[in-house]
Amino acid sequence: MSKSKAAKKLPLVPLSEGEMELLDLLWKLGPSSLTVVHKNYSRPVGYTTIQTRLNRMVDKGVLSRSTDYPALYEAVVETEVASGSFFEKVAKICGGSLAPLIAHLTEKRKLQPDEIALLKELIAQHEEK
Amino acid sequence: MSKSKAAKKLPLVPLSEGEMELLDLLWKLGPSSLTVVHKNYSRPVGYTTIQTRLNRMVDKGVLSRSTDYPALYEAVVETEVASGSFFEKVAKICGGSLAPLIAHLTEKRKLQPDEIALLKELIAQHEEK
DNA sequence: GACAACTTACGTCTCGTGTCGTAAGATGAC
DNA sequence: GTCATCTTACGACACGAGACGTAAGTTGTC
Repeated sequence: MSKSKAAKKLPLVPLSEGEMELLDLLWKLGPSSLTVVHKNYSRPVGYTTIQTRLNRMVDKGVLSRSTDYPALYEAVVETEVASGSFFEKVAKICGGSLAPLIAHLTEKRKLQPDEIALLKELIAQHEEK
Repeated sequence: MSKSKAAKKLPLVPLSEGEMELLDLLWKLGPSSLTVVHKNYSRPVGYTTIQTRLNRMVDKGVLSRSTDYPALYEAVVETEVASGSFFEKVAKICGGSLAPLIAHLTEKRKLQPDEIALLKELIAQHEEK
């Protein structure tokens, strides 16, 4: 009942790491054909592998596919939404404290200027309250 | 050849989310029997389910099992090591920027005083360089 | 119109993980 | 010593996800 058209609702499908990776790539590339996604994928895998994965994501509703001939795939979920469902898990696992996570991440990579700015802002906000 | 005793080396096995959860529980509980872990698990699942998962983790080398009768399971990897392998994935997925992740996590939960202190320290360190 | 090249549709395999059931072994109380 | 009970060993099943192969369909170019 009421299956309607399953508009642009986000069923909050849990995405696997691999799917997040593909989604991330689509965000960077913008609407792209299978060939483009395949060529830009981080690791050499078969063309049809990417095809299968992309199509399954379309079925899940996180990607859309145009009707053009070389069909264009595009992310239909916002960055925050998708990453949110993923980050939820991270948060859950981190449980008590974010410190280890943040320390680890910042240790591996140098912080970008904008990241530092963001962190400062966050700190400022929390200190106000 | 040279399988020796497989000392306390960490093969850096990739842990699933569920395994991280169990590992986290073991860190909190300390060496515990299957029954204890089962009772403290976040969700009601079969006794043998926990048994299987715990044993598979022992096989992977992230947990050890004592020879006591009600065998005691214990985490043999350090917090940073295990969370590190997990956080690696997070970092990879976040790819370009940590900003979304940090913003999301801090939005959901209030930062703890020690976390703020850590962040300040990190910022200070990065600004020195 | 014919053909090579690119696209798409489907089906299949294999693994890791989560979930249990059942049977056999160890203990402790009576 | 016997039995109920707690533990452990092992096997089974279902699923999602990753990875491909192959066959059929679409296009553009001689």
